[in-house]
Amino acid sequence: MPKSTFNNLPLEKRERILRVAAELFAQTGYTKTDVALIAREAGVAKGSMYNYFESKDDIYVHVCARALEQSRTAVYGGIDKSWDIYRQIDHIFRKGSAFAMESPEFVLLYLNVSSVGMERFAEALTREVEHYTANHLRNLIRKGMEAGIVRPDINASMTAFFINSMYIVLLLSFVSRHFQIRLLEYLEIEGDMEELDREAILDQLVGMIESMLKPAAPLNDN
Amino acid sequence: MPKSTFNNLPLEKRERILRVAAELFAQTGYTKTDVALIAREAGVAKGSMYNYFESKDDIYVHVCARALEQSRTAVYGGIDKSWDIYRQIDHIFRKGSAFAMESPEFVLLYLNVSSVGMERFAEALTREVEHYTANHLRNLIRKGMEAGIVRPDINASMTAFFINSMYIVLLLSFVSRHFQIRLLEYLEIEGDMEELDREAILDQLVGMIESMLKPAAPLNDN
Amino acid sequence: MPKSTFNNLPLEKRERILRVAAELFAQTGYTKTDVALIAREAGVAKGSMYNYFESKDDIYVHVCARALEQSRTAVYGGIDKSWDIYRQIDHIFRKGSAFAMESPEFVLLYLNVSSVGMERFAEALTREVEHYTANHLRNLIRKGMEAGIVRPDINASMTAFFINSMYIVLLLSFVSRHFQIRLLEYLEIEGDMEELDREAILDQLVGMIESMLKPAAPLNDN
Amino acid sequence: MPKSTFNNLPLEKRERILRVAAELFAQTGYTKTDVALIAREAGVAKGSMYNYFESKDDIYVHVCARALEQSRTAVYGGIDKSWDIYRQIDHIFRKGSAFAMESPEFVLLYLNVSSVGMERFAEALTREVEHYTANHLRNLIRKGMEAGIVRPDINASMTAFFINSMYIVLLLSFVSRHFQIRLLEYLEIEGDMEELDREAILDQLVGMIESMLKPAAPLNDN
DNA sequence: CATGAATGAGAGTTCATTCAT
DNA sequence: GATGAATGAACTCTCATTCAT
Repeated sequence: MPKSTFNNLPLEKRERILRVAAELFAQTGYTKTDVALIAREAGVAKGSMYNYFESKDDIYVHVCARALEQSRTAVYGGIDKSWDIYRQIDHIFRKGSAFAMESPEFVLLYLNVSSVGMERFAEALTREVEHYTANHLRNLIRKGMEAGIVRPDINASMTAFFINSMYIVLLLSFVSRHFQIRLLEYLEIEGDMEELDREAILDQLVGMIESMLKPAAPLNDN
Repeated sequence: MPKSTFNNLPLEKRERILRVAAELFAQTGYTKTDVALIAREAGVAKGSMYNYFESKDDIYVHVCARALEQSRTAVYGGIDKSWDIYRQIDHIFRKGSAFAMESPEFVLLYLNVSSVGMERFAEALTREVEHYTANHLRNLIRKGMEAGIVRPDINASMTAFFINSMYIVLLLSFVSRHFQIRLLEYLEIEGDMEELDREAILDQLVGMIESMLKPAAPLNDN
Repeated sequence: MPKSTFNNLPLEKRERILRVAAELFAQTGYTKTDVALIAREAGVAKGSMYNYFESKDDIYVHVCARALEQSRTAVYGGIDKSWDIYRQIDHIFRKGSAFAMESPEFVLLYLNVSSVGMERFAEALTREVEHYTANHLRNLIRKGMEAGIVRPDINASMTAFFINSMYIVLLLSFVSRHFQIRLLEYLEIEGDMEELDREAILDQLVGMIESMLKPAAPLNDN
Repeated sequence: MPKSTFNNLPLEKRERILRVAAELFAQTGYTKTDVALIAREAGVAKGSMYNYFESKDDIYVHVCARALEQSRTAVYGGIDKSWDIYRQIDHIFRKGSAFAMESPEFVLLYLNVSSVGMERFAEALTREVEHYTANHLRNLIRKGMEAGIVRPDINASMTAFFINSMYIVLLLSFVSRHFQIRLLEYLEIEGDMEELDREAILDQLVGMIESMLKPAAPLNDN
């Protein structure tokens, strides 16, 4: 959606603009982010932003589309298709968490896209992002069922929804102040995030999901 | 946090102002909501809003605190403490869903409070809301363990976090456009929300949570 | 079309704003006139202008509607209905010229309304202004015909159009630079407007119109 | 006034640029016309426009000078100098009307040049255009007087001014929305321009001018 | 205490013009 | 000479907050 002018820019400049925009949108939200500030921090003139994009909306859509795409690649890119569902889910949660810690702005952009007042972007942005992960998880579950390593009596769609919902809330809990406080409250931690044992949380969450998926141990194997 | 003048107002007027403000904040988000519009729609003078509250922030905090409080009462108020964890969870999810359908603005306010740019409200609002539900769920789980109806090998805090996370995502899926689209994508529904069978979703989600909590069937019952 | 706020303003302030706006629109045209400048010169805040009017368009429409109305009153207000057509036309041309010299901005606003790019104002402004004068002149001519002091073989509508067209061009020739230069060119005057004998021009123009209207002298009066 | 580079351009390109510029200036007015759009629609680079012309003003002056020149040629070019004043005036009004219908943008440019805010162009543009027609009409009238076919008691300059004023208003009434509405109002037409009988209007106007010019019928010819 | 007019710091967007390639 | 990206001043309109009545 950016103008062709933008795509002709040197890669470095393009990246700089998108990075600055992503950071500002992630930190201050869409409405409070000033196009002039994006321009200034990216070292270009305000007017140039409008050579590159149609409007502030256009900047936002592009920044978010790219951020969501990159988030997916960062997490799903390292998956080996031959891995079974448990190894893949473990990878997704751990890689996702690591990505959230390194690049919190990408997760915050997801949060921002889903906020009140951002509905006009939902059609353009949400469907594509969610489509991929929904399919991926659903298929993993179905294949697991066929392979006999996932309980056959669960609903694949709902279970995929369940797993991804936990994934989202987990990542938000690492980067959004509200979800951080909420997590601390649930874990009865008096201090702040630095006292959090992310690995332990991951172990437990992934464990819970596994125990939800795994068939009951055969009763008659003794 | 509102000024004393606000509390001296007739109840009806107070309610009207808060209701209008809640609706507008929920529909348009904090930044795009105009104090003048709240005043106009509530039938009071713009200046009066500043007799009642310190600032727009102050209005927002009060509106949200009350909305979150009311949401909790609506859902948790009807619980009989003698019910076991399964009945209580069933009640919470079903009552919560019904409440979200009736008063979507309250759920949207929760979404709004947790958004990017609202961090300054998190300390004041988040902790209190989450504290109650975190405690409630954690205790339910612990009591269930003691009563032998909940698996003893799970972590009560994390499981409470898990359950409430699903609860939040479920409610958001009914009221926020982004989460609606996401749900439709996960359930492979081509149309829109009207084709959704909320009851079926609830049955399955609650079922999945139950199966996560319930101890494995005794091995020696044959 | 201004907001009620504007009408509640003290008369003096209202007049000041409209006068300043009229002057600026008349001097610089719609597009180049800056709302902030109108505000500053009228001694009010920029934001206040938007308390008084919906938009710059709204300011313009109101300013012009009022200016056109006042122009009409200034010229047609002094007419005694018992006067015959010749006396009325003489009065209109002379009074109009005097008004144009005193308040050139009003005539310039008429020119501005009729300019390229102002079409969206034409429906709202043009019809009403022209309706009055068209009717007035047409009726004058018809009554003159009945009274036998106007040639019966002319078309009243076209003649009214003819007379008013001359009136407009005459007034513009006194206030618009382009029409001034044009007039000087037609009158073969080397210098500038100060060498113009407005009275002589009026005498001749009115004379020409009279001779166009008057029935031919009776052939048999010898 | 354009730079020499412009004159070195292939004729076709030169014409294309001027035509596009004329159309845009005529449609949107000077201020709202975007140099970039002229360039794009003419198929040249924005920067090239500044190789050809000094400034936007320079483009405008050249476009208008040419348009006014062409208008004159279109109308006056077909005149046979041996025709008497009545035939020439008839030709001018009819040819001018036809030209206005075919190429309304030229008439609109005249309107635009005479608008508020365009004063800085008046010296450069107005004098030359008006000089020609003023001379032409004045001479026609004087020759007509000498030939005894025009009343000797009228002022040639003022009469020329009179005739040309009617000509201008007539043409504007065919192409400018404001003057269209005005004409409809004068002719008491409820609908829009398509219901206008241009030929009838021309017949009447030309007739009125003729009757203004023609000497009274000799009293003693019986 | 209620009112609503006044304020002015922005914020998004446009566009004439320059200039490096 | 041709190109089109870069620039930043200018302009319209918004809105939280103040304050006189």
